[in-house]
Amino acid sequence: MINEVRFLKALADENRLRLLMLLAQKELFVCQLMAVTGLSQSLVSRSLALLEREGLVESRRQGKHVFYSLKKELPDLGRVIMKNLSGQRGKAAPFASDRGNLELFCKRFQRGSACDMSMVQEFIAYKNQQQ
Amino acid sequence: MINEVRFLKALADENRLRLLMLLAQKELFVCQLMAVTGLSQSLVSRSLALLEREGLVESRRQGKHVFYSLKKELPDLGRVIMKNLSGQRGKAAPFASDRGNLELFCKRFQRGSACDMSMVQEFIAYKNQQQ
DNA sequence: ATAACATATGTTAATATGTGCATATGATAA
DNA sequence: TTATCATATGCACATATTAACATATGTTAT
Repeated sequence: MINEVRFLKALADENRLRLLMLLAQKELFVCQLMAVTGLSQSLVSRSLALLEREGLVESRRQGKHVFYSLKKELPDLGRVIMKNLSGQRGKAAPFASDRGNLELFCKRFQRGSACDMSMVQEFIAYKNQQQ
Repeated sequence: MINEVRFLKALADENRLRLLMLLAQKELFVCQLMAVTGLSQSLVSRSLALLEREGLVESRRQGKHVFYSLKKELPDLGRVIMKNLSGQRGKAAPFASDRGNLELFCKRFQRGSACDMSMVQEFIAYKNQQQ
């Protein structure tokens, strides 16, 4: 399969796009992505691994945690697509609410770099209870 | 599924990309696309139908034939992707040889708008024989 | 060393996608 | 009307993708 197709396939999934759009905001832990999106641990981990293989994100360990971020040197194709999605499109569902939840999460747990599973659980429960 | 994902999925396929890149050159009949790409009739037809549903191509009948072309008012996302692919990328496999075959086909059968299945068969046989 | 925690991955099941074959449809020609 | 041609589509099947559950791995704390 040609590279461009593999690359486009990586982007052609709602969950992976949500993760990418969040990472376009800032570097994030896996557990933060779980809390904000409500996706399962294995799904988030696998999705990030796939995006990393395709050169869309990069990762670095920090103790027990792993930080993921949008790759600095995105392939041209990725750059133009992300730019396009970040425009008007980024202000609508599901990206807008993800971004809102990210802000909320950061406010609620300000102790900087920490992130544990109890926080994830608590935040997801809190969100469910809201609506 | 959100629109952008459906749209990206439509593009995330080698055969559909090949058809799109050919249509970026000029308006073409289904049978011309068959001859140039070597893809089956049903595959070409189905692929074009899918691309049309996603707003990437448009069609018009002309007698027994159907002309397909890149949609004039491509969604922004489609425009930036096609532009990107048409650059350096368009000069490599499999797009380059498709374009070469398109030129060859047009030279070989200059009688303008005609295109019948015997021409398709003849051209495919001719290509196979070449290498 | 052991335990606890965050992340990754093997396995599996459900669903979606790609594609051929046969057939239907729509158009022209005889 | 009937035959013929170009294209579209129903059906079927192989393959690919998504995503959960259980388990492994790598890291820190005790």
